[in-house]
Amino acid sequence: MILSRTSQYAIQALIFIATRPSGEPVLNREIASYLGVPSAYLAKIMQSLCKGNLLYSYRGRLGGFCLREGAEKTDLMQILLMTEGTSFTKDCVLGLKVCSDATACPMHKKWVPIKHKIVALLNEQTLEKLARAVQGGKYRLSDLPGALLGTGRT
Amino acid sequence: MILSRTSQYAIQALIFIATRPSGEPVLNREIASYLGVPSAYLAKIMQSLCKGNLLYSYRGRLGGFCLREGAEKTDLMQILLMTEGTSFTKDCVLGLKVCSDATACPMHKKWVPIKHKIVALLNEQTLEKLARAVQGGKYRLSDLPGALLGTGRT
DNA sequence: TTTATTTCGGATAAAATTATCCGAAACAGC
DNA sequence: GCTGTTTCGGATAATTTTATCCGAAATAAA
Repeated sequence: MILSRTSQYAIQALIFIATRPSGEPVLNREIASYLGVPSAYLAKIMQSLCKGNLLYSYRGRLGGFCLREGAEKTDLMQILLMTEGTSFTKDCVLGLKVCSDATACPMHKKWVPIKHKIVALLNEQTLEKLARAVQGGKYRLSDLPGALLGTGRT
Repeated sequence: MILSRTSQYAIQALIFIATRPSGEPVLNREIASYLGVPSAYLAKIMQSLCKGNLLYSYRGRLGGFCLREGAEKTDLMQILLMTEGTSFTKDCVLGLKVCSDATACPMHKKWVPIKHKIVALLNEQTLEKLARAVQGGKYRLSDLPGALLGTGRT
């Protein structure tokens, strides 16, 4: 519902990186194994996040990915803009090619306020905020406790 | 965003049928051309709506599709249950396999109320209601005025 | 310089979604 | 019974999304 797998992976990965000490590159492999997502696919997504100027990437030993300076302030809406484009907010719920206040589908009027609520929420959720929620221990990024493998802990 | 094409087509078609005199079968071909959607694909969707007991179908001359008795009271949530299954309401926004009040992703708490609003909206929008909104002339189902071709009007 | 590691970039493959095709069955009217 | 029309059901194809593979470039350390 709502978000493509690509978007979900991107958001998860970014939050994960934001929970780590800033400046220390995180390996794609580590992110993928922690989140339980396919690493080769995630690698592609990471590349596009680099091109979107959210991440720095470093090759070779001690390589990996870091948040760019200020990227902790990035909100989910900005991320989705990279992964889903603008259709996310623009498209009609019922799929009409044209649907605006002037020429509206029968759901339009009721849908718009909800859409605005969604966008507002996405706008206020920054990586920083989400990362802290995870660090606080009340919320989690990975499903199974088994996902802690790869972090060096048992 | 949100709805698959299949769901969108299903909803559009059902609303369209609901705007027509009940009891008079509507041709798949007519629905498809009015809505501007691929008719062979729509035909498949219509079949599944028949199996979901929302429609009657009649073959041969004077054939077509009719709403089943009482089907005007069907709401969008019920339709989505057929076209998308239960994942629509159950799945985690961020894609975690497990995400509940007990073990939640960092978006969970903020997302739940919005999800409830969406579900509530879908629950209260019946085919009857939506069809009347279209009949009232304030809202529309097809994009282009050109879609009026096939209705016998110019 | 060599080695091990990691991202990069392009090609390819698998899976899911969307879309098309066609023969058969059902049915109304003649 | 015959004809034309329409849905049914199964197979197939095209497209999009998701996922994998691999050689090359970059880089740190030995």
